[in-house]
Amino acid sequence: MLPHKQIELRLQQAARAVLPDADVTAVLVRPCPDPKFGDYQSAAIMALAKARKLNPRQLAADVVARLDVSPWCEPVEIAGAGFLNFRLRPGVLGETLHAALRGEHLFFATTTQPRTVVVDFSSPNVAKPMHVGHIRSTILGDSLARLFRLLGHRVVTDNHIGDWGTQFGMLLVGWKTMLDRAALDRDAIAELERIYRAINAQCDPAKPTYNLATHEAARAELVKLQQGDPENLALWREMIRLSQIQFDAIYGRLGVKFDHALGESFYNLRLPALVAELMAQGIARESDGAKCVFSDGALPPREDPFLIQRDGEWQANPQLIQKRDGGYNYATTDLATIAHRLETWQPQAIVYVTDGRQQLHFQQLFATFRRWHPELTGPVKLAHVWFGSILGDDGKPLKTRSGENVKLADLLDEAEARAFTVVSEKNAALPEAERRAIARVIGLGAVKYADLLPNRQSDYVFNWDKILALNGNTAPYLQYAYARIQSIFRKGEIPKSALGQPSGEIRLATPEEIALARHLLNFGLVLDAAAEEYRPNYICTYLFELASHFSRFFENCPVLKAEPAERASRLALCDLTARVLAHGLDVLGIETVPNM
RNA sequence: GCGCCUGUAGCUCAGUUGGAUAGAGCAUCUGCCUUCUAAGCAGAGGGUCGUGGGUUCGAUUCCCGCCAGGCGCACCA
Repeated sequence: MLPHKQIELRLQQAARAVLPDADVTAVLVRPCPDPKFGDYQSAAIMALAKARKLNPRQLAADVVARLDVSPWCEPVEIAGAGFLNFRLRPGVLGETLHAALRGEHLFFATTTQPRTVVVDFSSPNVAKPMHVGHIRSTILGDSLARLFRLLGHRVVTDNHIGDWGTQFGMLLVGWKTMLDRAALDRDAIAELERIYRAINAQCDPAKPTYNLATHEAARAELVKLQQGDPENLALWREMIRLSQIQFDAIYGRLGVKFDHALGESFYNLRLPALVAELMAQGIARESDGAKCVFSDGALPPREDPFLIQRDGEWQANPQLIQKRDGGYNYATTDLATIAHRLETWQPQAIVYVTDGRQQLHFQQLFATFRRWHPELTGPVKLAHVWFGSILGDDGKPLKTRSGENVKLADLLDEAEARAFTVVSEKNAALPEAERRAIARVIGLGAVKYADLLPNRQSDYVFNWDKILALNGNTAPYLQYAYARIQSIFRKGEIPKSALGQPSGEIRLATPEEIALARHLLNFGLVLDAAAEEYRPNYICTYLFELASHFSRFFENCPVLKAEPAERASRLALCDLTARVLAHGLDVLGIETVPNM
């Protein structure tokens, strides 16, 4: 067990000994913000004292009196208003690194309570190009899935593709009246997008291009499709097939894999019974011809997602599950989707990665489902992991259905092209094929990292230079640190087999070595925090700091020219840093290269 | 109108149970490649954490008011 976990465990035991009824799960040990205070600290005693109106320093003294962490730490210091400062004994750091080198851990522990987690992300629409609006869900969702897997959970990824709905009425009209076959053969998605836009413009009563006849035709084609008309079904399947080719290409480039891709249409057959059940149970009722879920009054109005305040009064804010015309909408499909996932995979959590504008929808969705199936949802955590809007340089949101969006494929092309320019400048001697291969990893890494680095709830300002930057706090900086380590191993002709079998103890002498080693130990803390809050940006920050520590070490501590014992220790530090960098980047879906 | 979110350095943003001197990247300026990859390192300047109160030993963090901006509020998803 890692030193900070040992300390935390002992501290919790000591706190419980002093305050038997205290909830000690919040008694945590953190790395010190400043090394001068020590290696780890806890501010938890002050919080406990606060809650009980005790003197924090006295409580700290009482806890410390019951605390024995002598195998790992120097005597514990009580500082300030009641901080506990822990300083690792000489040798503990080196011993911990040694254990990692032997393969006992990589500074993190897999969970003792594995859970099944369904991760729902990406969810592109059929017949539309994937664009920047899909990047966050795809990259964030993939990263979370990788993170849960690394920590030992069973993960089921499911791509809830938009393959059903009113847009197909318009697409069918477009296909039948204005399809350009040659254009379809050249670029199917572009042609589908063209006909969709053209027809859509005629179906929006707010637009001057509105055409009542086209609008009615679209409605009629949709009804035919929903009723199983063979021709429309065949065309619909063809559109899905053409779209899937595009999805596969993008996901292939991004290295994103799904265990399942059960689109909206997969749930069609369940919907009538679902609505009937909700009606029969009194959860839903008819309103203005539509069927809706209303508040059951179980929650206070402020917390009730089915109520809204208008003009000082609480009014109904229902969730629609069947339209007046008999059609279903995404609330209905999403309810069926939860039911299917619970039946099929028995997960302990379902995580939805979508933008923040859907918060109300998910609040209603989860609330409705819990009313529908209270027996199923007790142990299941339904989580909406939302992220901010994508903004243009003008600060306004990029609209999905108007104006030109940056296509994801073009973005990835541009990223690789820019990276190729830089790789060629830095390393002109390499054969072009190798430079291309490196540029692919660097370019895609830069895009993913730029997307994962900000707090997900911040709005995302789309800016080519920022997303494709290769300097500063970017993936290339981390990949560069990794490549420099591999370069040391190459220059020193250190075989891989020699790295895993350390001889002698690990000695840490210089400030740069110690800082690097200390930081390595925090990997698991960061992984746990990122998983707990669904925030891979914690991992980005950690890895950037790790690479920074390594860069300082690299500048100040020669490895290959060091004396034998020192050289062995430094090689070990290099090896462990490389392993943590590679693992951390892999969680972010970012590859490494041995040379760049 | 109601709800959610945002406001931190010139710009873009971090900031882990409230905690110790508020951080990073970019940009600007100054140094460092005959030594393991300079996509780097060292250093400098740059802040009323939107604003006014409150709680606290202690508030960027929690609570309330206000200002500014974004998003959402039943037959799109």
